[in-house]
Amino acid sequence: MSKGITSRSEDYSQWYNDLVIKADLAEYSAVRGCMVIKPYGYAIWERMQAVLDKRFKETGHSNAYFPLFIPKSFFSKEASHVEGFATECAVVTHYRLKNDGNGNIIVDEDAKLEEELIVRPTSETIIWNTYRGWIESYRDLPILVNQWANVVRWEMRTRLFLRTAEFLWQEGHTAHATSDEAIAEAQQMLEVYADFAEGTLAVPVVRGRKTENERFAGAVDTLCIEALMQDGKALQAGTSHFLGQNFAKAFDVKFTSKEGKLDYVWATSWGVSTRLMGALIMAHSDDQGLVLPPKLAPTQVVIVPIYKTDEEKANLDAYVDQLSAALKQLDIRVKYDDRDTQRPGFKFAEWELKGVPLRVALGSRDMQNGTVELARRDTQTKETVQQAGLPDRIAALLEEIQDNIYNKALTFRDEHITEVNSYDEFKQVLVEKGGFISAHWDGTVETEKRVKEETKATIRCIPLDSKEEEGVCVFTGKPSKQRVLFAKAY
RNA sequence: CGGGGUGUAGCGUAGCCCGGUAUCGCGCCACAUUUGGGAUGUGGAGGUCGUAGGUUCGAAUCCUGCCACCCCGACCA
Repeated sequence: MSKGITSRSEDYSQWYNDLVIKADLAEYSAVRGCMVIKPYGYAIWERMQAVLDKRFKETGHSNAYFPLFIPKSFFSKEASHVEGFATECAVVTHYRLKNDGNGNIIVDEDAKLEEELIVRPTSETIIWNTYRGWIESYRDLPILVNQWANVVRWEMRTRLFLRTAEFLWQEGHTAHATSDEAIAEAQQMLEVYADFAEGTLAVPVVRGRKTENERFAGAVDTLCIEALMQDGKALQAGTSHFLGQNFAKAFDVKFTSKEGKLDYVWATSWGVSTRLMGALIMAHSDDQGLVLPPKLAPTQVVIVPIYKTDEEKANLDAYVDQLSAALKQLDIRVKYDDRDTQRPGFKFAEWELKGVPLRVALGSRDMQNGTVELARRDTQTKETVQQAGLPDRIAALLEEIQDNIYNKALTFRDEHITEVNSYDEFKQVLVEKGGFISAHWDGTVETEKRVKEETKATIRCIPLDSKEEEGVCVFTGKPSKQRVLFAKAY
């Protein structure tokens, strides 16, 4: 491993790539556009899964699993859905290979599938086809199911974690007896996501609603959380859709109500993906590497021993055993890095690169003085403290670090929401400052598309807390009742 | 699919114009000295120069085809 990573200010993309690879999170694989998530990166993803999964269970959901392959005909049943995904699907056409006689393995043309199978880009269709058989009465509702899975979207251009041909995610798919209940579910899950992003990932998000143009293919309403990255670009971090009766109608899923009336069921779907890894990285990291918020970090505290002789090491071991046990009592995830193949300085740099929130270093000098050295990843500061009362001190410090990381990101985000009132101002802010631009918009798809063509900025969302305000569209001058957030986005 | 570029050790590269079997750094292995911020020294291992063909006594180098990857567009919930 070579020293250091590219500076953020020099070349943001290069910095991001360097960081992902050198922090041992992921790398590109032999398959175009596909990513290998390495053990350290996967450990972080597992932490995300654990926290989210707990919340899903707490809100009444269960996990299930549906097939990877979806018959092609399922897709065409919901018109806007097929249109939204058709251009990026992997298709299975054959089920067998053969030897061509010259030692080459080729596709056996005799083994052509009668109906092609689509590798799922999302599972609404196969799930709603399944739900038809599960639902007859209002007594069968609601169905509150989530699945952890991989999906494939054949993107032209990929970036580690942010846009890969295959990615990991969770997708919730719920069925309800009433429209109101489904809408409440979509809102509830958006709040679960927002709370997770802010409380666990320490990434502040804007809760909002997508415009018609940016809406999920097949949805009536798409809610989203939008985060801001350190280069001033926005990142959609999660979506929650109210699907109305669109999929129920497409897959003929009806139920008999309490009143004995036959009606189509109401649906939602919601998902977050390994893209959150990208959000996490780009929201907090610096030129020394990853910065992980303590609530998420697989390892919250790393202990590095400094010693010359075996006796010294044994002495340190005895103390670290005690300290580790005390920290584990407080549910702190601690790692003792006593590898004898690397020197302390190397370990310091390595754990900083990997974003461990807090480092404890101790050697014989400390043992004599009854102290340890504490080094914070977020502020890059060090202090020597007494061993007495250390576990509680560390617990408090981890909370302080969590808050500090969040507040830093929040300050940055808030400083990068700029209100503009003219198109010239809009373009100037976009180029010179970046971030979210809060501006009036006339509400038409056409205006939105023209702004995108001219500036590459899109409407990220109509914030849910946006207040009514009379104004005029910065592009057309037509009347507008509220501001929306524009930004360049990943 | 358009426009540009690059393929040489695990990674990053020099050599290519002007043909003679490959340079340097990081990493890796061994030993020694080291260990409170990415150690140092000495020795060592590792290469069908993307691939197929052509020219030549001789090709990483010149010519042709192919392949792969990267960047800029188009595309992207």
